[in-house]
Amino acid sequence: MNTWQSVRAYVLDRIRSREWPPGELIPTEQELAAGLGCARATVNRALRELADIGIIERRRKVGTRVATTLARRTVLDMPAIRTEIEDMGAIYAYALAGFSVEAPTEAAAHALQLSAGDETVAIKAIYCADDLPHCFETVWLNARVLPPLKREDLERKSAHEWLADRVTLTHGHFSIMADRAGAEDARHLKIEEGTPVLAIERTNWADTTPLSFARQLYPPQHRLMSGD
Amino acid sequence: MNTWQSVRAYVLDRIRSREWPPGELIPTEQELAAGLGCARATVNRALRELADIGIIERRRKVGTRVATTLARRTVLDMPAIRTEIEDMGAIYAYALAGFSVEAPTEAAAHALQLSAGDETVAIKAIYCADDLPHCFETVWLNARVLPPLKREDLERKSAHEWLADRVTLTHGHFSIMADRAGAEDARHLKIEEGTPVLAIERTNWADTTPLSFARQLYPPQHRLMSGD
DNA sequence: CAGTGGTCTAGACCACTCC
DNA sequence: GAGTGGTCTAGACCACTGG
Repeated sequence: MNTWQSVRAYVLDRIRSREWPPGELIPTEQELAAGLGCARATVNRALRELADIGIIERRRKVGTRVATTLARRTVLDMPAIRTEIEDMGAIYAYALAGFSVEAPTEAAAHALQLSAGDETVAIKAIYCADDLPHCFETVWLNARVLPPLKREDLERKSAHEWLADRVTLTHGHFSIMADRAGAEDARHLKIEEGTPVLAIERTNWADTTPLSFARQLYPPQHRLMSGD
Repeated sequence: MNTWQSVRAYVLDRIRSREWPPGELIPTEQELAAGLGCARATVNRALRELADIGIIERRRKVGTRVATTLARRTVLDMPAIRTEIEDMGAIYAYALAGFSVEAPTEAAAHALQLSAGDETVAIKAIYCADDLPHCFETVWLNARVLPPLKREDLERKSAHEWLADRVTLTHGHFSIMADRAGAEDARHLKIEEGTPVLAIERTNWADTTPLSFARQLYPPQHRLMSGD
């Protein structure tokens, strides 16, 4: 069989065995297709997949080279928190912990492209998995461009779910860092103040407008995993 | 023009405008191809890209549905540290901080599939960007399956570079977490003990054998970024 | 200018899965 | 069984880029 997967396996094999060492040009698509007895499109599909994850580098006119660096691109799954908890087989629980109209923090203002005088809705919430704190989140919504919402709207479902019911987000941006739990963070996560926490900040966009900025804090044992 | 990118843009547009709301079936590939006047393969390519990042969900016989969750898959770039520093426009510096043959830690033994009695080579190194500590790393090498190495081999280049010169790694696995800097970590990163640090653990494999396990610690201001 | 990858086409067959 | 996506083919033209 000459599936694109088998072509990919063939190429990976040559690379692993160092028959095609790092930095070296590998045969052209035409040569591979002829050698393997399949269509060039099939070879192209296989090589494109490998180029996507950084195993090889392709340039027109030059050819395809085995990547020299250890750099790799991996796919990182960023599930909705509800999904994340339910996929663990745990019971999902959500509780609203704060709701106020206020000036954004500096980071939130920057992410939402607002000036200091603008107003945002700041929403705090705690997510639990089997009654254990899983994530403490603060969401700032861009009040200018979103329909009005009341505290009651968020008693049962999260700000993200409320948002997803009303608009379709087109893209986002993440930033992952380590931080020290503040007093409020520690109280909600039931950990000691000053404990290291994993912080994920996400900005959600619809077209050219940033709609929400979320800062999610995870307790120390939390791990973000990915493989390739 | 009917490029696959234009088909993707067309579909994204319908989703953003909620003409095709979340959870809804969108037209079949055949219908889209006929409607847009292009080949089904072109539509397939466009829809596959969208499915890859979680915008739509596809199932045979059923059709293609607009994803309902906020879940997204994003591509995370995990560059080699040298590349990461040089891409910032900073001067890369590497210094070996420790070299010993010893029993692996529990995490390292697990990642390398070794038992407690096995030996590993443990290598500690500090990477600097413009003379500022950028990353403190400990690498455990699976001594059983790797060519012997001496301390001198690592005076000028990192364990990863040494490894890449000898074998071709096929895949890896990451785990990202927040941790508290220990005394040794703090000394090398020039921060206070107990400061939160971002920890990235990576296992590197060649085929079915884990070859190395690395634990990289980054100072608090470090951010891992990704967008979609 | 020529060589390489990037893409499109029209048609075909297969794989999965709901009915 | 029938409808949908998944893939392969053979051929074609285009886009980029090195010489």
